[in-house]
Amino acid sequence: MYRYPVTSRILLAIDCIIFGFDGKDIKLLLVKRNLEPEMGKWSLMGGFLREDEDLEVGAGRIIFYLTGLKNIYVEQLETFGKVNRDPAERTVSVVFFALIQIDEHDSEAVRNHNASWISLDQRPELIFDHNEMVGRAIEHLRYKAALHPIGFELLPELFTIPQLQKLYEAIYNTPLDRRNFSRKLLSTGLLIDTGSKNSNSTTKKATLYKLDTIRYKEKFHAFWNFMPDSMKPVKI
Amino acid sequence: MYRYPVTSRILLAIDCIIFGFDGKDIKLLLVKRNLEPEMGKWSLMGGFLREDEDLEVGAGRIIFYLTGLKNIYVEQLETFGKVNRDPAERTVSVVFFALIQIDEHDSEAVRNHNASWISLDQRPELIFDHNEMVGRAIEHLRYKAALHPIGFELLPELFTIPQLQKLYEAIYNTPLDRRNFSRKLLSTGLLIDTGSKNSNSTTKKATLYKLDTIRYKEKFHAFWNFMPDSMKPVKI
DNA sequence: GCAAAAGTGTTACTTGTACACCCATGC
DNA sequence: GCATGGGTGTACAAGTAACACTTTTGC
Repeated sequence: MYRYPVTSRILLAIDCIIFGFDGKDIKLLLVKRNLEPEMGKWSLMGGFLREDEDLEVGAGRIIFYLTGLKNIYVEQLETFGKVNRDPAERTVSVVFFALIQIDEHDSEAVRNHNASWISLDQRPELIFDHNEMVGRAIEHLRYKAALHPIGFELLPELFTIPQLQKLYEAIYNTPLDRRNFSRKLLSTGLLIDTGSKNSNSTTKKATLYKLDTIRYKEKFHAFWNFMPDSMKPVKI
Repeated sequence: MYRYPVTSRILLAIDCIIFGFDGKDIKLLLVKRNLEPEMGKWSLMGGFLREDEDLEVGAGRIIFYLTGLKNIYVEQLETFGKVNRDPAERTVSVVFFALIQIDEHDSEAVRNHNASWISLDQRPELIFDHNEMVGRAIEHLRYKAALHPIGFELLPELFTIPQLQKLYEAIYNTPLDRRNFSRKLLSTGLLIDTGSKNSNSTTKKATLYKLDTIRYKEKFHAFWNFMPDSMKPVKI
């Protein structure tokens, strides 16, 4: 078979930014790196692309390996390829962005990989250009969550409106008006009232909703505007 | 120096989607491929990433080579990496998205590369997954132009409001109301009235504006909403 | 003077924002 | 019975959408 007459072939990495939400803070799944260079330092979970796998398959493999989860929300974020981004050798990294329901992950797998869930505002310095990757991912989360109903991916199947509000408040780091939030949300027609109530509350129990998955697909691209003006992304 | 113990290193390509606007239609700069496989077929302009260059530098090099232009609007779009996307050998392609002022390109360079400006609705079948890349780029153009003032990148330095309107009508393939368009546009405060008039018109001459580049940078992320509801992106 | 395109203003409607009171629950 | 959080309605402001007439120009 024909092969291109080009000498330089490059190592292709995949790094995954995995967001979760614990009901209070947005968290990031970070690992202590187990290979040289920079062994022992904090980094994103990553790996090398295999010869026989598509990019998304590689990302799925890495996420499954770390969390035990399949069929979660994953999208490609951006590819980082500065010449010296990795001191060992030229490596180009395709970064993926994943949202998971934090209580469904396999905590043993996470522990075995030296990984931890860390709040965004407490995240340590990361290796290479991983800090930049995380910055872009947070920006993307804010941007996307303002326009599309992706917040649900971070919550359990049954959730309450106050839970969802806390999620958006965490994403934009700003308080939102309860009444307006609730009204706007219900007006999307994406929520189904399950009739039951949240039992683990010490005060008035909130109504549990689930996502109307059919309408969800139809309305995925209907633009929202939950993003407060002051929080609109600032950098390209 | 340490080198990762991984055997497979992969060929990294860069493909560029270059949009222009001729006052009537959105056009794409396409080339007749001059290497095997698929020599002679239409494709995006591309090349291979060099060992000593960053991704954006590579994209800039390729665009400059084809158009003679530097300092244009370029952003990374997405990376395509299906295992068999290139029949010659495994190649992962980072796709860039560029907007240029069509009358400023070096038409001799374009001719020398067997390239042509082709209207979106007349574009031929492209090789590999390039059709998919173009689809994503059109979607991205619509998405982005609805939220950020990127349309200016496709127009000459001095432009009229009717010109800009025709551009948006071409992007969304839908008519817009002149009065509302003009009012909304002027209310952004991004336009400076140059005082002069468009001379090459056979009827009433329109006012020439230029972009307020300082406010442009400040307001780049102020969200617009020029996108008509019916035109909101439909696929992920 | 007429055809073709540019410029401009008002009104109705829709959507967003601000804000306060009552209800359910556990202690 | 009280503190905590959940649920709801209304009035005002802002933004969007619809629509018609006048002006400039080249022929």
